[in-house]
Amino acid sequence: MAKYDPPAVEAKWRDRWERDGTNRLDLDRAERPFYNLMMFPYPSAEGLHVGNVFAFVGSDIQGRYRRLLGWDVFEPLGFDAFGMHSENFAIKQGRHPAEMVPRNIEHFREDQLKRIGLMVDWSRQVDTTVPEYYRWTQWMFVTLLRNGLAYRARGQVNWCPGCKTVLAKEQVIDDLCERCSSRVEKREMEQWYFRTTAFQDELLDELDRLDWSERTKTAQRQWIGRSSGADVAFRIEGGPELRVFTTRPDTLYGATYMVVSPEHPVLDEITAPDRRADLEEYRRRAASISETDRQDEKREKTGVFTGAYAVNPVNSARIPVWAADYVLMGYGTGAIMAVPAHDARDHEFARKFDLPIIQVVSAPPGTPDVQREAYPGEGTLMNSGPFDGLEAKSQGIPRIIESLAAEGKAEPRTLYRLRDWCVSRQRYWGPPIPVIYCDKCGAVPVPEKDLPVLLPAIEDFRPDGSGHSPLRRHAEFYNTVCPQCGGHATRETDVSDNFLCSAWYFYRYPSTEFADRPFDAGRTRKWLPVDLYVGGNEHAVLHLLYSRWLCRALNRAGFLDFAEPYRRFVAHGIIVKDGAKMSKSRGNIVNPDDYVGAYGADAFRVYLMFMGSYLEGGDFRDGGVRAMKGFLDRLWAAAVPDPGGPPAGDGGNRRPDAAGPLSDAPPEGAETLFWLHSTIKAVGHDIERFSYNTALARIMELVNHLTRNRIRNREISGVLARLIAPFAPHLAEEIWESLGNSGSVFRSSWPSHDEECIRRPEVEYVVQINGKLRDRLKLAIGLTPEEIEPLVLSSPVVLRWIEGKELVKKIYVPDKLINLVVK
RNA sequence: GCCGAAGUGGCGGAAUUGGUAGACGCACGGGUCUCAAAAACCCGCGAGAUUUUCUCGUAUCGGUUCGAACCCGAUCUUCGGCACCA
Repeated sequence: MAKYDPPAVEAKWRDRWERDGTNRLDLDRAERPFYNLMMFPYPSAEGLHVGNVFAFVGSDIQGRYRRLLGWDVFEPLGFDAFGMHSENFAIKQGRHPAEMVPRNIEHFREDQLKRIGLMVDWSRQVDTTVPEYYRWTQWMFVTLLRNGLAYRARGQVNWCPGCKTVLAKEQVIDDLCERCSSRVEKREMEQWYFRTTAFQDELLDELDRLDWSERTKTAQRQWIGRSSGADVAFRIEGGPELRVFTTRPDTLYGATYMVVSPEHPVLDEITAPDRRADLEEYRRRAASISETDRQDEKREKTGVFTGAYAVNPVNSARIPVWAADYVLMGYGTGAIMAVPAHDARDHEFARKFDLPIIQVVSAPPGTPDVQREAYPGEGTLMNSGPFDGLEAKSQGIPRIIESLAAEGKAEPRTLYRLRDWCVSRQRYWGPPIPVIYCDKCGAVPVPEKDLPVLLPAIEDFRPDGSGHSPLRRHAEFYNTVCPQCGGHATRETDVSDNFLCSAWYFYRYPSTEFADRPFDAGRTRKWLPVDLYVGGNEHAVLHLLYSRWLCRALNRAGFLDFAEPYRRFVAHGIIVKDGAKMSKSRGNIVNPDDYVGAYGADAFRVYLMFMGSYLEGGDFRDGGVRAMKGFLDRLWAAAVPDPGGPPAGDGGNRRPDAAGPLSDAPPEGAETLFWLHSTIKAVGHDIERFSYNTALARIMELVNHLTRNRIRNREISGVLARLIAPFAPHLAEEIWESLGNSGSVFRSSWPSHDEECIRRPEVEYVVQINGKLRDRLKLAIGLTPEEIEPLVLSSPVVLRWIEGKELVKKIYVPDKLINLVVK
């Protein structure tokens, strides 16, 4: 055996795993299935990002650990290769995505992913761009359409001028395109939508029961954005009824004016002739203000009086109707009742235009007067006629709705922020939407037997901003015949959003060999839902929401017998470099290949997991990887039978007794047994709670103990190999083999620990006087307070502190601490 | 503005339930070895002081407790989500 040589060891085991099919799994024979899923990457031309490696390794550790615990772990990986990320890059490089993507995938898999030692079963790779896959993506579309969950509609859409396509609301971040950061424009267009709102309540309510990272659930809750309240009808004098949505029907008596959005059509009807000119001027100005500026809440409130008056249904008060752009046409009814006493926005508006402010909810003493500041909090109703004295929110809301509902003037209503998913993309690099338009038959889904609708190989694939996909320019694709009547028809030329490809990919992995169905029923029953899903939180309202929705849709349509795709989701953190976000412009991108090449994949893996919290993210520092190589060197030296000579260039200065033979006797010595068994226990526990940095710290402590005491023992080496195996799989295999074991260490089992060895006969008690540490005493465990007291009181240090003072209280924490309170 | 998470040495970060603050590692300092350097190994490493020991110390201020990084209240800062959403 030679010294630890990562390139040789890692190459050896890469080949061995491949040759022996170590990572392959017979899905049908597996007895304890565990589906360990990681979010699949898009194969960028830049290569694997260190953030990908961080994410994958953390997931792989779970898979490998579970395998050592005896589970049949299925750990697949694939490539999310359709979509604008790939296409935009191809455009920039002046290349064709169809030519680029397969090469990128090859490079990702062969040169990068296989190098980092993931326990991936590559025989089940999924590539979303091959017809064998997107055939079923199109099948999803058709199935949704047949089940009334997809529809085509004209409406306001988000248009990215950079990517020259529409986007879903989820893909617009602060008015910018999430892909290219162009400012997104509003356009009126006809597009395909998926009815995500059909399951909004279930998607929201089920979150409470999901074993997911809390921050992910919070993000999804806020995105769905349910708010309950009521619609209330106000009669306009000499005009129609105007309905408003409010979450605070309890404050109806405080409604002193109404506001309608400038776009609201009712304005044409109700505006007084002498106010018309002002209104039109205001509407023109409002229309010219960009969406962003309009939603900037720091902007001063503006508005015009319409000359109309409405009647407050609770007290028949006559209140003016204003038009103002702080009310949005797209939410609720586009009109509100304004309660300046209890809503900050209404308050600001009322102050500016000198409208009355009437308090209807009592505020606690010390709250500023409502004439000065709105009070949105709890309280009892006042100035509210028969409802005075009711607790506003809990009693006032239901009672006031009830009383108005009797006259048909109010009804409970719940609003959502969630919008249906706009899935059309006027782009090339995606699965064509499988629909045919016929003058006679309308929009006809492509029959299943005709799927896939192949994405034609065209050279001019660049988007042109015409509002149509580049496919539209190709008559041989565009023109077709109607599958129903056989008459002339045209194809839908838009492709579907890449998030549809990724909304179902995890059903495909266990069923890759079935060409005639998207997923096999038996396989799916056995392997799904996914047991553990690890990924980035940036997909909280994108992929994770879409895939939950699609799961529900497939469940509703009878294709799945479960409605939630992931049993458990864990969001990993983001890694930064030297405290700053990694970016090309900063020039601080970490290229994994450099570190894997210099120190080995195992050292790189171990460093990524050690540098910080996996769940919170960490800070990448250059020196760290080298330090972890040093740790692996020490572990190697402590564990293998013949750790080999000193490193090259060493002048023979190695301590001669550092590497004696391994002892074959059982491990001995209370101290060593304690370290051994407490480490086994702690490492397992830490892996389970994703606390990889502390798990590694524990292994380091054990190695330090062994090295310091020159302990070299075969059984302990076997434990070390298995403890480090999830983190540094190649090294673990090599150690395991060196100990004379045949076969992979991952065919062995996680070491068990003996509680007896962890319980020490003596324990160091902390002696505190008035809560301050004054002394430590080594005492036998399990002593009673009565037995301890004389021992403590005989300590000279303790005596000095309590001398001449009165002992008023004694606190005992068994086997841990004594606190004497003196006066 | 609302919701969520966080703030600990020179640095990355530990601290299961309120019970020894700073595990583990980096950097740094000293030493062994060497002609020398690197590597390896050993020792030290929160601050201060009147240095066998004591005082202070987990963003700031206050509280609860025998005892607080941890619980409570207020404030500041950072990050993430939502945001004129009625």
